[in-house]
Amino acid sequence: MKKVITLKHIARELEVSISTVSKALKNSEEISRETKERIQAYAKLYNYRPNNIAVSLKNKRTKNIGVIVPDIVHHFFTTVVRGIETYANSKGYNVIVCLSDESFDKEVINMEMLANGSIDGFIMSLAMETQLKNDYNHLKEITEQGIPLVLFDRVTDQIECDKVVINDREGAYMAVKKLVENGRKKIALITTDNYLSIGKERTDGYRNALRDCGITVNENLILSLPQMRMDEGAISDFYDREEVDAVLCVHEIFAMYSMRVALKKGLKVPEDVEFIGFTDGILSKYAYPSLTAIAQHGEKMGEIASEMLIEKIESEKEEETYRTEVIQSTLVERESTLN
Amino acid sequence: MKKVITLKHIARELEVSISTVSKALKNSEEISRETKERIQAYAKLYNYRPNNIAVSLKNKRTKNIGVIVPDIVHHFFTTVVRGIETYANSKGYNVIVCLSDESFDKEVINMEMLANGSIDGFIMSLAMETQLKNDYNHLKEITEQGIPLVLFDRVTDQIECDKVVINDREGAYMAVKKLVENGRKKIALITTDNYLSIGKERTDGYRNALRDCGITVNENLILSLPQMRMDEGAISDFYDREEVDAVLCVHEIFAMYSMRVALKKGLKVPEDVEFIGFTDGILSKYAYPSLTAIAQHGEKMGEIASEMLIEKIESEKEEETYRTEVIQSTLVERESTLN
DNA sequence: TTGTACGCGTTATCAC
DNA sequence: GTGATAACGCGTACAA
Repeated sequence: MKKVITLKHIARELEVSISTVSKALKNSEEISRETKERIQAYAKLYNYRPNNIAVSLKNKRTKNIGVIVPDIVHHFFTTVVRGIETYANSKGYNVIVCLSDESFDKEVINMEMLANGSIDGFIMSLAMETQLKNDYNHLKEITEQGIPLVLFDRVTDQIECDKVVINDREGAYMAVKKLVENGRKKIALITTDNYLSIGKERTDGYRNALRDCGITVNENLILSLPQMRMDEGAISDFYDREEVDAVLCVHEIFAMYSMRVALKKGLKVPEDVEFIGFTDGILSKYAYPSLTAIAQHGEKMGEIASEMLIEKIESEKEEETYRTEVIQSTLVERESTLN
Repeated sequence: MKKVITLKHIARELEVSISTVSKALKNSEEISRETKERIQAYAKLYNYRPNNIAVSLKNKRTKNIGVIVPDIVHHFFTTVVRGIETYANSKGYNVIVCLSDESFDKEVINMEMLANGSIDGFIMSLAMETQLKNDYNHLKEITEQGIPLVLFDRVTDQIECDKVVINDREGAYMAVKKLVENGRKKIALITTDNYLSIGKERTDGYRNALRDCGITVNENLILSLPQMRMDEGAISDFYDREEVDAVLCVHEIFAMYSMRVALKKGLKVPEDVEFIGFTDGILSKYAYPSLTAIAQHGEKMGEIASEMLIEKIESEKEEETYRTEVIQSTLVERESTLN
């Protein structure tokens, strides 16, 4: 068992003082060449590395950033985390990931665990429960303590901080526009009530696009399903009830289900019905037929969030100016739409 | 801006010594009730929380565990991380996630970043490059320093430490057995050379199952594709060349591709060809037809790894006994196979 | 019952 | 050139 070596050990062994060792290892001019060489050689031999914790305590900088997301198995969040990680790492920061599991309490606990010195700043996306409760005191506390915070995707107006969001309305708008251009008239929207602000944005985009194309919005063509359970029955009934030639879904799982039901009914995709889904994830890419999707660019989002945060962390000045960065979503065309 | 309060502040404000404050906040018997109450009230009022870094430095315990995985966008790793996180969190540990991106250098750098005091132990799955290089000195260094390490999934014999692996051979065996039971005779295996030990295990299972069922292994029915690029052409040619009534794929993306090609050729799934894929991820679940899959139980794996690690961290005794936990894979039957 | 002193590992300032 | 000292924030053995 190799012992971990500290400045103190080196000092004792080489019969010099701790501060001499410290300086020598930093190549300080104050120390004579021979002492430096002696010390550096010894340090190298025993593989000396400064203790991060001690350094953190000293400069009140941990070089860690805390990331709190509702769920990591969700592809979108995964890509964001990846983006955060990549950028942060390139700047010498580590990423501590905590999951709120959509729970308010877990979110609060995780924040508190990390806020007491473990991290230099937070990047987070709000838990659903937090949004429903509309209680942001834990965030307020953090920002009041001067800990930098960047919110992404699921954000709130009630907290002043840097934010990164996606232009969801625009995404839905583009998608519907595309469908109309393809000659579709009876365009359905499959959404969920639970989706909070995001669901609303997407629905708005859908409505606006139809309106701008001179198509009256038919409320019967908007199907709102409960978030969690997918039942094919509801979708099947919907198709039986309404005549539909295109479907926009607020996420790819809905899109997969609605496409499957259509295929089962013997409809051809994209000839009879076209499909577009939000969130360009694994499913959209590998499904058959593959899904045209509105890409959220999670990785880019993560990088930007990371960049904003680290900039705030490293800027000495306490400017109280916050930005909101808007990522443009893009349409990735695949087999489920024409052309 | 609310200042962060320390023991020192409280002591100064209340005109007592720092240690009195420290003891009072721990409800020590030594301190009189009134002083305790005074101090506790003050601490509560100003929302005092001990500084994690200082505590870490003191007890040489960070309550952080380092996780290094090749990729987080890969569904399997994501589920493992989730399992790790859940268990670790329940024990008061935070999880620092680093991505090696399949690169040896990144793996080494990340380990070194974390090893100098930032974490109490590691959980990791080897980068592909590391496996190819067959260089495990960084792991050796860690274990020699007495830092607990748990390897999962992509492990190596060359390092003595706790491990969690999946019984891949058994998984492939079960899958093939199932196909044979369904009356299939010409069972193909679509695999990849890059998959190292894991690919080998799966191939072995495939071979053994066939042999045990009295079917001679036809080497022409084993298609080995390059890891990264999927080209439908190769699979299509394969189908044209060989007659096949069932396919086992070493991961779900291959399964999706090979199923898509079959469907395009007008084959019926599962009537004409059955499909089984490794890794029970999002794709298998939501595809149409949905894929029968060999579940890897990533989340459980993560939990076990986490449990093993924390046990090692918290056990005082330095026993040098290491376990290898084997997770049994299970077959999740869906639409791509009969019954 | 309260306070002093020291140590965790590092760094920075100041004295010799 | 080198070393002693203090400080980061906390906890604890020991002294008062």
